[in-house]
Amino acid sequence: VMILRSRFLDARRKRRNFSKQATEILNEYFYSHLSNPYPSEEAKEELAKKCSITVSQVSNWFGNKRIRYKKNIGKFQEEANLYAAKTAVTAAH
Amino acid sequence: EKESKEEIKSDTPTSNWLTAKSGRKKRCPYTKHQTLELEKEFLFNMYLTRERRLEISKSVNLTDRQVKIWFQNRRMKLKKMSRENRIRELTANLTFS
DNA sequence: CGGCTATGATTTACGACGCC
DNA sequence: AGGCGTCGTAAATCATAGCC
Repeated sequence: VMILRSRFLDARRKRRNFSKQATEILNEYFYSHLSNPYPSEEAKEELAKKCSITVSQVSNWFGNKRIRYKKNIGKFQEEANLYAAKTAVTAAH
Repeated sequence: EKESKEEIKSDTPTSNWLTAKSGRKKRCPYTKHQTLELEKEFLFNMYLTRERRLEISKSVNLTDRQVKIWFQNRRMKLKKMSRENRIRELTANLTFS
């Protein structure tokens, strides 16, 4: 137990990339709100829960995403189309 | 039918939120010495009087506006740290007992 | 195994708004 | 009015995870 505990606590200090599905959820929100990608506090909490990350991490992710997206829209075009298509399918009932 | 509240207009691909804030001073990382002095003062007191702020700003060669803002940011950082520490304690106990 | 770059986090600097 | 408070953010920068 102590070993598990220390492993869990150590994991806090080493940055890990977010899981594939967490990134998926964040990107879905970002590209489906592209005209105003600023989630409310409540939306952030919901995203955090779905992604199993903290609200601060959700804020960091959106901050980084907004800046990096607008710095080079072209680079994200493919990704944008992909998520646009995905949410279109989802929206179809 | 469906809901058409949050529309993704094809007219403005991406408009206003990328409006760059112009005229802003470029971020300039502080030296180790500056940061150290500011941290020492913060340890002594989280809020500065105007006089103290003037002294500090002179000693670390920053404007008093920069010192004011540094303390504001530092307080926000502390707040964020305590918020996250509390959550960690609770989470750790529940998970492993 | 490096080197690089993508990615998450942290650091300056403000604008918007609040309260004396 | 005026100054300093918080809150949320932009943008630059830092640190390093992870991929070739």
